[in-house]
Amino acid sequence: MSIEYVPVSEGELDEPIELPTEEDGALLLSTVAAQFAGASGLKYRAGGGGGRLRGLRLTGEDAVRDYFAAFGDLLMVQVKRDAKSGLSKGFGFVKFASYEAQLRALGRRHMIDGRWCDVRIPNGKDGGAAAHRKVFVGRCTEALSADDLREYFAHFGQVTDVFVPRPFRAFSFVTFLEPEVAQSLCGQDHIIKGVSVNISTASPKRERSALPAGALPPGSRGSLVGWGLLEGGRVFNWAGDAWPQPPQAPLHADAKPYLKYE
DNA sequence: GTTGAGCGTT
Repeated sequence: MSIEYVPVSEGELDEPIELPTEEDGALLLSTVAAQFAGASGLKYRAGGGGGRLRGLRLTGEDAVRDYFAAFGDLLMVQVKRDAKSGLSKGFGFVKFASYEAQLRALGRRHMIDGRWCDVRIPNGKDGGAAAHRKVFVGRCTEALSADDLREYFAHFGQVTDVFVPRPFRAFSFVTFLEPEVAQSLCGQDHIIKGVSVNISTASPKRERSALPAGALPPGSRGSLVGWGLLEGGRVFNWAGDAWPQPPQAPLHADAKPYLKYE
């Protein structure tokens, strides 16, 4: 497919402007908005002439913004696209104004524009601190599904991700929102659906063997991280640079540390 | 069969 031009006008009687499509034939809303400031969609007459007005489905930023607005105010929405084709890379970033809104959206599946999306906290530039929020669950059996693990570990704190290798391997990863939750579970044995599993710190695949005992994995400082995977192997990321932090209790001399779990 | 897989500039 090649670049084509689509006549677009503000009103039906106005003089149309021809707007270029992308290589794949898509007409980006950003292209429309460049000519029609504030445009949020398109409609056209079905059947060319006197048919009914049809709306075009929102895609990209607009679909994402539309969807997540239900969870709370949005500060930023980005859908990442290939620079040449303008095609969505299948992931993007969203930042909520409030930590509560972020909590509502995290760790569950979302159907956006006909696709299942996962929402997770992205890795930061520093490589992120996901390792602190993630535990390695050893001695898993095939009887333990990702849902089983999620349901079980949700008792200890908000679970933002569960990874179960396929084909089967006798371990899984569970990521929590709060690093303290993950840390508190490490070293414990738990029985899930009759299966005795062992929980320990999650270490990066490579560095593990080189690490001295008790050492922190490399790149595990800084902000909290995560990411999401769409069905069909596409990723959909979520949350922005400095994602909202949990509210901290004011620190007085006699104040207890702020902990949401336990 | 106890350490996956993979992300943002324009």
